[in-house]
Amino acid sequence: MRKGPYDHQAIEQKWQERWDHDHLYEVDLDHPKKKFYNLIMFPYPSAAALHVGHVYCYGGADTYARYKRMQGYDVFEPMGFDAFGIHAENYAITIKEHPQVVVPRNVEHFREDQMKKLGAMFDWSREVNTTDPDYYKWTQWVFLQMHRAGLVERKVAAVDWCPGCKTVLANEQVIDGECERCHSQVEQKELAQWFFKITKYADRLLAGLDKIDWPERTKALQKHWIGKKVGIDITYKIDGQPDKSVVCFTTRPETNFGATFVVLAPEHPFVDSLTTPEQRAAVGAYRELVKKKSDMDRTELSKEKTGVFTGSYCINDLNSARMPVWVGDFVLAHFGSGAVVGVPAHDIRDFEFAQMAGIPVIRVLEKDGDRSEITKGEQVWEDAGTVMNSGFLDGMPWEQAREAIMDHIEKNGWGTRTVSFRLHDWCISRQRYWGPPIPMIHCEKCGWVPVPEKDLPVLLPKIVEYLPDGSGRGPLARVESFVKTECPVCHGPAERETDVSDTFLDSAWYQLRYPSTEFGEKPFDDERSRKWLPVDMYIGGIEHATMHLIYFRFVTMVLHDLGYFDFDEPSLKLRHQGLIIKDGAKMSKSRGNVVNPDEYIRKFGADAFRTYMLFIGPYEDGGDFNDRGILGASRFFEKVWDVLLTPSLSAKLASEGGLPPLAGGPETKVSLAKLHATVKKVGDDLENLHFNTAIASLMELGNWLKESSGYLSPDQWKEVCSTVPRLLAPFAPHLAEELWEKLGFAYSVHNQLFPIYDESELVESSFVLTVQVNGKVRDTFTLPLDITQSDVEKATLEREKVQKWLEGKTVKKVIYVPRKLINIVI
RNA sequence: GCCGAGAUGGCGGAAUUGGUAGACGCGCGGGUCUCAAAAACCCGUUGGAGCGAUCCAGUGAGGGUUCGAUUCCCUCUCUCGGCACCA
Repeated sequence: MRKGPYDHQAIEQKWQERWDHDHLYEVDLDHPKKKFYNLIMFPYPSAAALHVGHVYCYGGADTYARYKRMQGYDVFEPMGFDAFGIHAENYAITIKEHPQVVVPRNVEHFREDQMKKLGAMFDWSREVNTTDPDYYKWTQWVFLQMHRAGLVERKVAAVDWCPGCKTVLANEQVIDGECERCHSQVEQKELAQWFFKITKYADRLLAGLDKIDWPERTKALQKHWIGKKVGIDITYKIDGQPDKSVVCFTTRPETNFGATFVVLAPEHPFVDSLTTPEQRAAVGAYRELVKKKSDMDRTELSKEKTGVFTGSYCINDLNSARMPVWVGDFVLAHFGSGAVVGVPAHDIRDFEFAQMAGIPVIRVLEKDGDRSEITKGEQVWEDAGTVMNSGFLDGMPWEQAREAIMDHIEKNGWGTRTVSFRLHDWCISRQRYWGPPIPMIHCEKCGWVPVPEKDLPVLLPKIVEYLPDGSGRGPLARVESFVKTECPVCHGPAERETDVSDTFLDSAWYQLRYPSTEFGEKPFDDERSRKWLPVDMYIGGIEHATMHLIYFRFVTMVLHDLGYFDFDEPSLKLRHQGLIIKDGAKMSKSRGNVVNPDEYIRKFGADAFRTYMLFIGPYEDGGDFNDRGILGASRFFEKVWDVLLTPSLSAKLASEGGLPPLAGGPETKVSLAKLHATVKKVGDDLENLHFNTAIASLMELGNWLKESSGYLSPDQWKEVCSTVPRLLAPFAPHLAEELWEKLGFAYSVHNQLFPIYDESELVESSFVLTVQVNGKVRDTFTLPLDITQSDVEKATLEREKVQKWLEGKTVKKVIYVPRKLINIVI
């Protein structure tokens, strides 16, 4: 057998073609014995090429999937393209081409020139592309299901408007007051939009977190994002106008005897009716000012409290206190009831507002016996205490008082216990071109009517002028042939909705489509979904924690509730790859430090590149990309190649008698404990995505093999030759396949089971004892395994190095950890 | 401000239930080969002292528990991520 040089280019091309030809990675979806659905977040073609972050994500996910396959699972690892959306469209605009041209070209490049070169187990026969009418037909169908479930609402609301992208954004797409895509300052705009009532699922989204194996920090992000607050809505009647009242949501009703004012959000619907004629001008001016504020640079906005008195007062039924009603922009219209009752003694914001407005401060909680007047912001503490100055609540600990007063308020009909969420409804309208048209039709007579399912898809027309014009309506509004249609109900003339849906809707259900791509007449086949869903492992970036990963769960829950399947969480297990940075900074086009993997893959091979990336650090932490390190992986593979394929050793494999031990070699047989320990370590690490330590132990095995291979018996050598390629297979699929073939085993290594280790082989015949004196290491020496404790102590005390330390001292105590350590305390 | 994660050689990072800190790799130093260089291979590589055996110090800082602490507890500093006037 000729070894030949390790020519990664030839090897990788050879096996990629072979695997493709043999459909090696296409599983039988109808007859899985042990299914494993390994889902990887699909890319969006918003740049000319994939970068190393993608390779990192896919490399790790694929290595894990390959391990699962070698455990006997039928692993389904599909891939696709999230090709609709603002990100892809903005890219097309930047390079001054049409998305209809750019997107297919990028997808082709991603798939053919980049992803297929990675040597991943992607099943390309089930590729999904969200811009394909056969796909977005069903995205529109999902919209109709939402409508059917009563979760679609059209409302005119102040929404986040990006002047750069000339469209509305979801709350999740606004980062620090900027558009997450183009970083323009987001403005407030009053527009009629389509919303999904995700807030109705807030409790479900929270509760579901307890039953899925997702990272705790991801769950914490979602919990915080959903922001459940339990409290009470208290109604305060307006003084002198018994028919009018204001509802304030509070989580701290036990402090309500200390309430001295009420503040409405500037957008609160009652502002006009509560403003007295004398205050009208001031309130009007203030509201104008607030409107402009959102257009101003956010960083210049001071957190100083501002506000204007409406002239009205309301009554606190608890103590008949007369409280001025103000308008202030620190109160948010979309949280709670859009109005706040101010207790300045026990809330820092209320305190600041009271100081600004000259409103009195009444202390109602004592802390550690302190009942003094509150005169400074630092004294406003919001944690536990005992109630004072509050009538029947006096002397109660705050927890008890909270329940008592809520009972009291409810009994008297002054309020109702309630729950508020930070989560907003999901605004899915986009005034853009590159997305699935929202399947709604407006008829003068019938109002808004959904497009009948049989008429799907509502095709996105191919138009040349696709740029948004900022009119508040999308580019489709300019296409008369698209807009003009017939009402599905009365068949009179009607107009189509011209907005397209948010990209996050495209990706909120894609996991359902992959196993059913060949079914043109339905979004997913019941039998296939039953066999393959939910997803067993989902891998992707944590940046989607409060966006895609919430919508993904929400849409699954709704379809479940409509009876389409019996699971209500899309993915049982989720893990995130860490962020790959370059020179300590996040990779970005603007920094110019984006690393394209193609060059490295050509030079070092996909095997070495994948392995290097996974070796950088813990997979879930990511790390700094440093191209010098690739050499390490490359040298490792060269070494393995040489050791396993050295002709003399191969000859040894063939000759039954084997070669005599090399000169100077030990008489006794070399133990394969290292091999078995590596099998155990690599398997355990792969299961936990600890790729870096798995690779380190493989490298150790390589070093050991290089030193010891000359001492192995033919049987041991056979075991090594059949084990090592299988250990390498998840990390370096091409190299492993080539070694497997060259060593004379039958195709394919990727149909083999992962090696099994023998517990008894792990045990060496001797162990190294660490000797400590007063906890400091002073000596180490080797002892036989079956030695008794008293013999260990005796042997230890005889050691010269130990005696030196014990000289003239009394041994107080001896601690022995079997087969590990002995500590002599003097 | 609140929530979450973290801090270990020149660098990336290892270290089962507390039990030899620095595995593995990069880089660096020395050597072999070469007319020479690169590559490859071999040896060394936490800091300090010593020719050396060896000794001392050492896992962000300070304290504590323990025979023994990177690991557990308390206090503090800094870094990163998320949220941010959310009542």
